[in-house]
Amino acid sequence: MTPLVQRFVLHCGEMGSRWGFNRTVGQIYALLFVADRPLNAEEIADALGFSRSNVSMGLKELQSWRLVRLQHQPGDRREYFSAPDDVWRIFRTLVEERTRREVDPTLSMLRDALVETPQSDSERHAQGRMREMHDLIDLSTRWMQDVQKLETGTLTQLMSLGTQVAKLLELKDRLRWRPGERAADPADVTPPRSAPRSDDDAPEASRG
Amino acid sequence: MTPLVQRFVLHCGEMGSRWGFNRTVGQIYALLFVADRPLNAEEIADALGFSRSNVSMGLKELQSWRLVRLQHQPGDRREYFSAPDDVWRIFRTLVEERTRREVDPTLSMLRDALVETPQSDSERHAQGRMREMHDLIDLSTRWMQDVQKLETGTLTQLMSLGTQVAKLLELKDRLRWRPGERAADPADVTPPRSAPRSDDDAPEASRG
DNA sequence: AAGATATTTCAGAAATTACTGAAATTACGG
DNA sequence: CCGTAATTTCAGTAATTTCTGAAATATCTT
Repeated sequence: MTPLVQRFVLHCGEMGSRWGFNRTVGQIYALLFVADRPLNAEEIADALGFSRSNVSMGLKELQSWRLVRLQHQPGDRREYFSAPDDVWRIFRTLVEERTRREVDPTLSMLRDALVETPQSDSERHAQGRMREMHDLIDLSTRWMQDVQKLETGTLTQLMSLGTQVAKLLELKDRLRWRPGERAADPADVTPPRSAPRSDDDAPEASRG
Repeated sequence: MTPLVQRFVLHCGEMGSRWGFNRTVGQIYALLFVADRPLNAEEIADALGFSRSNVSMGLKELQSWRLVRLQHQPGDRREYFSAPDDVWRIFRTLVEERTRREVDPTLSMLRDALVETPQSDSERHAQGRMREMHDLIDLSTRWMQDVQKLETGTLTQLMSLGTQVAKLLELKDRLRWRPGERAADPADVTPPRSAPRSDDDAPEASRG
């Protein structure tokens, strides 16, 4: 392993714990990610200095996250592992799995709490707070899942747009392309117009 | 602490570790979040059954995350802590701090790696992979920060829209509202139109 | 400034998590 | 079906993280 790859691998090991797995798993994935060919368990153990059994457990963990592909080489019965070529594929899988493992159980707990009858003023307040949290998580998770469904090209295009989407939103409100279909959000209403305008649509980013 | 609040607190304790802090910190924050008034350290220690010193360290951690507000009650020298009223404020702070603590160091490491001269074919390949990862993280983080700058009303409106933003994106391409200002993304171009249409813009969600 | 109360620090204990090597299991080739 | 190679399991150990109580420090009151 060259120093360049080594630094990458070590960093991913540290960061791994932030993403729900341990150092070993982080390092294994970093190695697979930069490798230019599939690797077998022994190669991984040698490169990282972990025991063979530790690598076995790490690979199992990565498989449960659907982050590695398992394949065989002709005339070799060992198992070879690789990370997907498409980084966006990896990103999507990570988001999906984290949602499944962390967000869904939380939403479920909150929903359970919200159907209970509060026994006091303070409990009523607590439940109100839980509802706020539930609504925030629910909305942002749905949105994330929705956005993830877009084609990678569309997604990067959307992201490059940044804050300018807000301008698109205003434009949409002014257009009111399907009158009566969607009630305007009381939080941010602009007076209805009958036709699109083009004189003051410049995004603030290109002004200031 | 009522059973309702207790279950919430315990769950947040478990999940806390996924968000970069430990069980104690998770539980403390859960308690502050649902409390209908600011609490002092002793009240927290009593409610959760932690030692006073453990609570002290937990509160310090939460302060370093800018997640709690410290205030005083008139005629009482103890320190009282509370979570912000606005859940979106909390969410934004969490994202900001996580970006600062996890994403920024990773981007920095990747940038360092990308300026090195590769010493072999495999190293060249590894560097290419790191560039892909860098670009993905860089783009999505910038976008996240951009979106976070929006007013809460605009943000929830945008999120409620879900996949329909893609439709807005197509609309924008057709409008080409500021010709020449931003080159179209080659990944997803639609032929330019001179005027917006309203007959087939219905979102798929309201059809099926 | 002394006394009282509140908060922080920190060394070590307790608990948790990660890792290893040996043994068991599985999969393959003849 | 036997022998061999690959993989997995798991009990025990190592390492890390969390938590506590005692001591130190800071802050307020009189």
